[in-house]
Amino acid sequence: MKDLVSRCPIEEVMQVLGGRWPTLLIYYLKDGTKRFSDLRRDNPTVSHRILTLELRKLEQAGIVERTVFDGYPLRVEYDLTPAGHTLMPLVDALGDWWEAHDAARPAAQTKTAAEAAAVS
Amino acid sequence: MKDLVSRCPIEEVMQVLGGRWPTLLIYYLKDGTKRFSDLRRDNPTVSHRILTLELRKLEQAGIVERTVFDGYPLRVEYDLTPAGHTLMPLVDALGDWWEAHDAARPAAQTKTAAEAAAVS
DNA sequence: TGTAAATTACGCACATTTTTGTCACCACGC
DNA sequence: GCGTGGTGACAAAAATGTGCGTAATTTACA
Repeated sequence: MKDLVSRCPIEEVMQVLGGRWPTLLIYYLKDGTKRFSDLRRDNPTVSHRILTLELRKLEQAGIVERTVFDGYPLRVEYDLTPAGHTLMPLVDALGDWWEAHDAARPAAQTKTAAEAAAVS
Repeated sequence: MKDLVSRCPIEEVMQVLGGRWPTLLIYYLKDGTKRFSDLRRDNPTVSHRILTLELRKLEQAGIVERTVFDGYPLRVEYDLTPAGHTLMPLVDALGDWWEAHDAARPAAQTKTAAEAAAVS
């Protein structure tokens, strides 16, 4: 997903939210301020490099806010921005949609011409 | 995004909708039935292999329906399933959110401790 | 009192894994 | 030979992970 192929805003959101981590990080941040190491502990399967990269991406997108405190043991806090908070219900809705249709998910088999004809 | 890391439904939707093509394909299919070659023409930047792969993924997810017509010039049609149609507004909402916040997107700079303090 | 070690939040170089693309090929009928 | 809707082998590109180094300060331990 190096660059965009359309000017569609949806493609742009997906560029930020697509992938495994962004939505998960947003989820953890929903509960309130988290430090870098908190997020690492919440999700040990993400490498620190990717975590920083993803957080920067979300920061650039205006979804999370990064605050640096100088001082002895370096300290950086992450929070959802107001925009990030308005995004939450939309993402939740997607999750709910999935759950609803996952429960009702049937064979999902390709129809043959015969079956298609039988319907009409 | 080989496998899941949580049981979160959001991660699962993202596994299907994440990436560049799924949402675009859904967009084209929104207008009605499309054949494989229609979709190729709509979007020449996707390779045919990826197109088939993505379509299969969407089919498996119950978002698109594939119908094969036997006969002389091979013919396969793709449509959104009812579930796929209910998904559209959710995806649109994300796009709208992006546009709204893209317009209002400010510096998005990391705050320093001093700035953070100045706020309170 | 001295010193080694840990913590925190990274950045960098490199290695590996995953995804995506290329190209050739298939059968079918015209 | 063309177009249709694929599949499979392989290659390129992109994403992700690994391990080391950094700074300042605190703690552990003899």
